[in-house]
Formats: sequence, structure tokens, C-alpha cells
Amino acid sequence: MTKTSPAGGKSGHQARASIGARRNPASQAAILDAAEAILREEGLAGFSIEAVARRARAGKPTIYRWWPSRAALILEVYQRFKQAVGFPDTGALRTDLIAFLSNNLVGFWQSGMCGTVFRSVIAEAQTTPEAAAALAAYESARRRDATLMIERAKARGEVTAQTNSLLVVDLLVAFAWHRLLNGRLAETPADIEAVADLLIAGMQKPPASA
Amino acid sequence: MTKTSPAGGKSGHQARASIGARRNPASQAAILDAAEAILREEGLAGFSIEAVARRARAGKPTIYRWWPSRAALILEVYQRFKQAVGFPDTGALRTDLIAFLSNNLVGFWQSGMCGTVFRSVIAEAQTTPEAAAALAAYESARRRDATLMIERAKARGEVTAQTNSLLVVDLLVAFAWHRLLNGRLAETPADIEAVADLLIAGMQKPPASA
Amino acid sequence: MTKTSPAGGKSGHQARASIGARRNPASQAAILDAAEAILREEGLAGFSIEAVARRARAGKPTIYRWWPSRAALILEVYQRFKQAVGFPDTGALRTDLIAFLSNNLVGFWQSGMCGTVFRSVIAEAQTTPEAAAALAAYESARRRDATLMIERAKARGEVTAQTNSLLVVDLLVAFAWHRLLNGRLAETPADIEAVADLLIAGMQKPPASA
Amino acid sequence: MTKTSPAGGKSGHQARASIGARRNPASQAAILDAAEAILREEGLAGFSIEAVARRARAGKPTIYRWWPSRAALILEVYQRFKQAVGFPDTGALRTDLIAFLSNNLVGFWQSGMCGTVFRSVIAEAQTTPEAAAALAAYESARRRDATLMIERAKARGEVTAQTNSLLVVDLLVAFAWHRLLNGRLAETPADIEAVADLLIAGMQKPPASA
DNA sequence: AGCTAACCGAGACGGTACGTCTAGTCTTGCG
DNA sequence: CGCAAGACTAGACGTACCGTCTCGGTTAGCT
Repeated sequence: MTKTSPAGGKSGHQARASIGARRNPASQAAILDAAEAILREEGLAGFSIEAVARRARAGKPTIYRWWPSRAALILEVYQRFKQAVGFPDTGALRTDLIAFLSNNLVGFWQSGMCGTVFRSVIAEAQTTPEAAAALAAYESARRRDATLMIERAKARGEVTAQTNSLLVVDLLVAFAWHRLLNGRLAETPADIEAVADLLIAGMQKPPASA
Repeated sequence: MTKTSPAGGKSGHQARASIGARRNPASQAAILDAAEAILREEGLAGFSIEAVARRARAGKPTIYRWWPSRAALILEVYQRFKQAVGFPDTGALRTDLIAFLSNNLVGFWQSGMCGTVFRSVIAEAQTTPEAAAALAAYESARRRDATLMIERAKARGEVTAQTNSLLVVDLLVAFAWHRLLNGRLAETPADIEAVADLLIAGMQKPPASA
Repeated sequence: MTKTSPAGGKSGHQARASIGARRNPASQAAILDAAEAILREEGLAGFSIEAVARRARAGKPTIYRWWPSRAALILEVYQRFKQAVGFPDTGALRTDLIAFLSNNLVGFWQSGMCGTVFRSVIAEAQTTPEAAAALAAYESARRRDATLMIERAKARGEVTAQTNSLLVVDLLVAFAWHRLLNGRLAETPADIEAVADLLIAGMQKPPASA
Repeated sequence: MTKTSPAGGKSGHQARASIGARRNPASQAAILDAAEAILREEGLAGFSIEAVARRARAGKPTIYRWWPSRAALILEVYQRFKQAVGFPDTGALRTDLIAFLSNNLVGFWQSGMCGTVFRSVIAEAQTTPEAAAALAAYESARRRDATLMIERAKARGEVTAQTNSLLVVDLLVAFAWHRLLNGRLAETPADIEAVADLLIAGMQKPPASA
């Protein structure tokens, strides 16, 4: 739990040492660690500011000072381990899409309870407008980035230039969300290739109406 | 012990008359009405058994007697006005899919705050295993029914017989869920035709691997 | 989960200011005042933690934090105004006993509904073991103190040295309790002298068996 | 629990047979038995109309029809097994008083949890005016009857004729009540002779004021 | 070097809601 | 009409968290 605390207080367990009138990174880390652990172990139920404070051995005001709401804390937990996964660029759309679904979405969620945390984020966003806004902003940026895969395929001539790449990304992401939220992640890897093939086939034919 | 507690029901407002030792439909209706109203007006936040009881002028035990949990009550509220929407059968896959997305999913959610209620159902399912199970069962049945649209198109030769109709329905539903949960329902009708066309195009070409 | 719960304390009436992470004497006083008022006005019926909290404008957990049970709260209410009555020492046993019955017991209970409160304490002790233990400890100490009156009389030679002073005090206290619990306090002052005389006469003769 | 029930209903356990439109003695007995058993086993706490109905397999309205309150039911339970103990008449006051305390009061309460039941009666009387009235009437009659012991002693010349026999009985009963309510019944038999001797000695000397 | 300002752990506070229990009323259907 | 049954409104029970507040202690940086 990242307690430094050489100068241990009188409180039985060793406490974090004060670093004076500045935000204490050790405290922040301890709080995020505790929040992540609770989310992983008990899910969104059982996640309360009170419980996080208890586990992190932090005061509640310390949490409220830095995260205005439960939602903000949950989101930061998610983003902390989300950052490092880049988008695939294999040179072919089919393998790009398969890798995207497998590594960035489904597979990522299946590793280490990350899916549980993300389910919590989504659930929280249905309740709390600010969580909804933060999630929307985050997702919007991710989707825009992901269109690069489609655009590269267009440039290579793999799919028709009329393809609405944002919509295709939407479909991919929606598919993964749906499986996550329905608790059907386990059966999903078997469907990934079929989804990629179906969408690629759809993108190869120019829209009839155009 | 030794509580006086007058109670008795003659408390100013006219109370529901007792009908003896049987479930009182008037009470159940009042409770569902109150639950629905709160969900519509205030969303999942602000929805509490306490609040429902207050608004319905019902006792809390009456609610717990018939609905084992918050989730069960929310689900029944949703199912009460969900029942009547049948699946389209227009004779052509394209119009079927468009009608399905428009009427059964997106348009339905946009009417009368039904979307808010369904968002609550989904959020609750992320937290409460039993809500998750109930929702999964419900959705599974709905999806199976919806595959009929695809199967009819197969029979008409509109799409290749290798089409995995369950997967296509999954994609359609996932698309709608995703928009709902992201608060992007308003911009969705404009995309419905494009989604239908993309998927139909995908279904017309037999899988390359086959 | 997902409770909004505005709370906040700025609720119209001025609230007690927080004094930090220490027991707030103002809250404790308000709670005891409210408890006493309810006991006086409505008796043990009508006394509930809920009602006390409401009247004291305090939260229920604040009460439970400091008083583990209804009984503990009632007892403290009683002890709060019980403390100041000392035992008489008039120089003669007869006047001591009369003053003891009149001032420490019967007369005290008749003033300001204290009798109602003490009846509540006794009734609660019949139900709750811990209230019984607390009351027993309290009464035991009081009786021991009261034997001083008898012992002084022994030293003065007013009564025989074989007198079991604890038993005599028991009889005095029992007489007063009995009248209190039977609602016969009003007729009791007229009997006090007779009781004193009877017991003093009994104490003057050494036990025949000895 | 005194269920007769030859004609068992369909309710799993055998039910009492209806005897038509008349008060059913079997039901009354079952209710009183259940009430007594609960009082003995769990004391006044744990005694509720609900619990009695459950244990007696009776409907709550049946109880409310015949006993207007919890207090009435408790009192009847007590009186049911109280009836048979007569007052002693040994020919000497000392043995009369000792027998009275031993058999009618302390010893009776110590047998078969009767004391627990009577404590409940007294506690209930502190709360419920009607229970207080019923108990007062009952006790008043018993005390009047008990004065016979003193009056016979007066007639035999054992005690002075000025003795206020009602007051002496009061003291005896009060002593016993006090020990009962303080949970000190076990140590009381050892004190009974001393109490009798003390009071007899007191009664032998005419009041100084006369 | 002393003072001030901010952060920290802690935990009490007024509250809301939880899910359970009982009170006392009511009505049905059987006998 | 009496009875068993059990649903009903009402509300108290004791617990968990909420979000706010103040405390006492600590350290850093300014004066």
C-alpha cells in the first residue's frame, strides 16, 4: 500500500510521514491502490468512500479534497492502467480489427479484473452526469484514434472510400461493451473473427444508395 | 417493546381498503406506478425503496414481500411497458432492420423516458448479480426472437445462408445499447440506415474462410 | 449504492457546529434533554431512539455511538438529576429515616415527574439484562451509603447493635419502590412516620433467637 | 401446546378443528399456553402478540378479540397459575409470616419461572395504565386478605392492637417485590426470618405517639 | 528562526436509506 | 358468527455511508 513512513507515528501501524503543506503523493497512491483493490475484489457494490479511506488509512476529507465524487475516483482508477495499450498497426485491416478487439477491448478487460472496474465506470456513468461526461469525453477520443485503422485500410484500398469509419469503430466498441455488460466476455473471443469478417465485407461494397 | 404506535390507516388521506389475506393488486399497482414515476423523474439516483414506499403510501415490508430487491422492482417496472412491442416483418431485410432499430430499440427508449429506466436496469445489473441474471435471461430471449428477421431474409435469398444471425442481432442490439449508455440516442436515428446497409452488405458475401 | 443524499447541515434551523473529531458536549446534552423530556411527557411508551433523535435534532448513530442501548440512555437521564440529593443526618434516627423516605425517595419522585422516569428505569431493567445490571450496581451503592444512618444510631445507642442495617435499609427502599410501582405515591407521606416508628421499635429489641 | 385437532386441515401441520360460531376453548388454551411458554423462555423481551400467534398457530385477530392488549394477556397468564396458593394459618404469627413470604411470595416466584412472569406483569404495568389498574386491583385484594394473619395475631395478643396491619403487609410484600425486581430472589430466603422477627418486634411495642 | 499556511489522519456530526420486525386493522373463506 | 390466515399501513429497530466539519499534528516555505 505504498506507505513510506520511516518516522512511524504512535498509532500502532506505521503511518505515512507528513511532507508538509503539499499534496502527498504517497497518500494519493495509497488511495488509488485501495480503490482499485476494492473494485477488483468486491465490485461496485462494496465500493464506498468510507471503505477506501479505511483501507488506505486515509481521512475522508483527503479523498474529497482531490476527487470531487465517487465517480471521479473510479474513473481515475480505470485510466491509471488504461494508458499503456496502443492501437494495432499490422498492415492489414483484418488483423488490425482482430487485434483491436482482442487486445484493446475484450482481452484487456479479461486480464486482472479490469473488466469489473470498467463495468463499474459505466454503471456509475448511468447515474452521475459528471461521470457520464468524463466517460463520454474519454471514449470519444479513443474512438477517434481508432478510426486510423480504417483510414489506413482505405488508403490501402482494402475498403471502399465511402466507409464511415467512425460508425464502424462504434460498432466494434459497442459489440465489446455489450458482451462486457452482459457478462458474456468469456464466449466472445470465438466471435471476434466473424465480426471482423462481417464488417470488412460490409465495408468493401459501396453503399447502394450513394 | 411497549410501543404504542396508533397506526390504523384512518390517517387523513383515504387509504386503500384491505381485501384480506391475499395480495392486493391495488397496492402492487401503486408501488409499480410510484417506482416508475421516480425512475422517470429522478433516475436511478433518488430511487430508493424508502422513496417508493413513501410515494405509493405503502409499507416497506409490502415491497420487500413481493420484490426481493431493488433490482427486481426496477426490472418489473421496465417489463411492464416493454411487453407490447412486436418484431417487424416488412418483407425486406433492410426495412426490417431499420424498423427494429427505430421502433424496438432507439425509438422506444426515446419515448417517455423509457431509456432512462432501461439505463437504470443495466446499471443495476452491473452491481447486483441477480439483476444481471434476470437481465441476461430477458435479453437472451429477445435476441433469439429477433433472429427471425435474419432467417426470413436467408429464406428469401437476400443474404448468404452462412450468416450467423445471432451475431448480427448482437451487433444491432449492441449498437443501440452503446448509444443509449453513452447518452447519444439523439444522434442515432441518422445512423440507423448506414448501420443496416453495412451489415446487409456484410451478410451478402459468404465468409472468405468458408 | 448511488445515493445522492444532499444532507449538509444548512437545513433551515441553525445546527450545532462541529467541534471536530471529539465528542460534542452540546449534542450529548441535547440528547439527554430530549430523552428526559420525552420520558416526563409520555413515559416509557413513546420513548424510542427515533423520537429522541428527532427531538434532539440529532442523528440516530450519534445516539448509538454513545449509548449502546435504550436502557443506557434512560439510566443516564435518571442519574443526571439524581446525583445531588445527599443523605440526611439530623442527629436522631427517627428524623433521619423520615427525611430519607421523604426527601431521597418519595418526595424526590413526586417532584417534576422524576418518579415517572424511575419507573421507566425499573421497567426497562425487567426486560434488558444490562439495564438490570446497571440498576443493581447503582442501587447497591446507594443502599450501602444509606446504612450509615443506622450505624450512627447504633453508635448513639438508639438501636440494638445486632441490627442488620442493610436489611432495614432494604425494607425502607422496598416500601418506597412498592408504592411508586403501584402508583400509590400520593398516599404514602401519611404512612412514612408509621413505617419509621415500626422499624425503629423493631430495631430496639435484640433478636429473640440470638 | 394443547392442540386437539383430529380433523387436520390442509395446512401441513394439523390445525385445530373449527367448532363453529362460538369461542373455541382450545384456541384460548393454546394462546395462553404459548404466551406462558414465551414469557418463561424469553421473558418480556421477545414477548409479542406476533410471537404468541405464531407459536399458538392462531390468528392475531383471535388474540385481539379476547384480550384487548398485551398487558391483559400477560395478566391472565399470571393469574392462571396464581389462583391456588392459600394463605398460611399456623397458629403463630412468626411462622405465618415466614410461610407467607416463603410460599406465597418468594418461593412461589422461584418455582418454574413464575417470577419471570410476574416481573413482566409489573414492568408492563409501568407502561400501560390499564395493566396498572388491573394489577393494583389484584394486589389490593391480596393484601387485604393477607391482613387476616395480623388480625389473628392481634386477637391472640401476640402484637399490640394498635398495629396497622395493612401497613405491615405492605412492608412484607414490598420487601418481596423489591428482591424480585432486583434479581435478588436467590439470597432472600436467608433473610426471611430476620424480616419477620424485626416486624414482629416492631408490632409488639405500641406506637410512642399513642 | 519563527510564523503561517496547507495537508494529513482521525473521527464526530446531522442525515438518509437499508432490510427486518412488530403493532393493530382488515377481509376472505371455511366450518 | 368464530376462527386461521395473512396482507396491509405505519413506523421503530440497529447499521452503513454520505459529505461536512473541526481538531491536533506536521512540515515547507515565506518573512
